[in-house]
Amino acid sequence: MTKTPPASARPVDPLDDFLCFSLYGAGLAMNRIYKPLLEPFGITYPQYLVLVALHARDDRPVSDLGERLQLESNTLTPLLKRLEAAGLIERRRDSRDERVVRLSLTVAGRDIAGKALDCVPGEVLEATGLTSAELDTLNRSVAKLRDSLLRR
Amino acid sequence: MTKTPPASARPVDPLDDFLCFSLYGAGLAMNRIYKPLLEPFGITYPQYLVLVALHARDDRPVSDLGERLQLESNTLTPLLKRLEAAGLIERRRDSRDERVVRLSLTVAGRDIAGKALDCVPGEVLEATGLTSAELDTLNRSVAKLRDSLLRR
DNA sequence: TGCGATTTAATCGTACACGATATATATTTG
DNA sequence: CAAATATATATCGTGTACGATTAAATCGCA
Repeated sequence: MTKTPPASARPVDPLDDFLCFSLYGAGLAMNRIYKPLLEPFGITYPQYLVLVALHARDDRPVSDLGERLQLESNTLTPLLKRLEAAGLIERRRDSRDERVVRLSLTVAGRDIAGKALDCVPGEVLEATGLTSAELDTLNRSVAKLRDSLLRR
Repeated sequence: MTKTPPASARPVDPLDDFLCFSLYGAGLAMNRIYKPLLEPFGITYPQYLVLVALHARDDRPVSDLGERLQLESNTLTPLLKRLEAAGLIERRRDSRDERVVRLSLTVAGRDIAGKALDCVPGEVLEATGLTSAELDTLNRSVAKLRDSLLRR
């Protein structure tokens, strides 16, 4: 008979073996990095994503943006209304198909998007402590995982 | 004068180069995988994390759990109250320090945690489309990133 | 042509996250 | 010992996420 090893007297916490848990924590941590960086622009992280997406391609339907961000109208509509109220985007019904709402950046929105893109990504890269190459590799792995999960 | 190349007439969407964006999307996708797996147990993903954490180490203060999950009382208190209302955990003031609320699993909570741990992680692994070794490697990278970000 | 099916947003209710603040208890210190 | 300070939760307001449903416009096809 041997003494119970104290370190394994209780089941080992499996959380550290869960990829979902590291992803969850990394997402929370990333959000905390972004918050003070975006605060000067008066936008949240999901709002930043919307501005970046519209900066790349303007005059898009809500459904297009939703496909890009993997979000639906129940999430996007209130978010987009806040961006509109802040004067950063415009929402207009498509005259050819009145079901569709087309989104475009205002001048102020384009300005914010440009300024944010000038400084924020660099500061985030710095916060990750990774080289650009390391970040790129990890990005590809995580994107591949995301796509696998979405395919289910 | 040359024609503007159509493919680069507009700025390339930088979202795909953002690690934050793949992490964000992977987090959303992971949550969507978990939702139907946890639905039979009547719990959400953060609630599942709490049960797993308590399954590994019971009778913990809220602050301990918060440190483990990187969440504070403003998030945890309502979540814990819901778990208590569902009969899965107990919340008791520590008699030696009345500021502290200690958390423990009920029998029902331990049962749910055990049953979920029996089947959910395997189904999630399957959904990732990764081998255990690949998942482990990615998990380490993401956890390292998370810790780097938290250290700021 | 007309009418049921489909598509697109919006709405509603619930559950996280989190900054700011409040409350109660414990500790420190003068 | 009492007042000041620190600590542990809780509360409140705002902003995502998302399932379920609704409303309006369009499409498809008899």
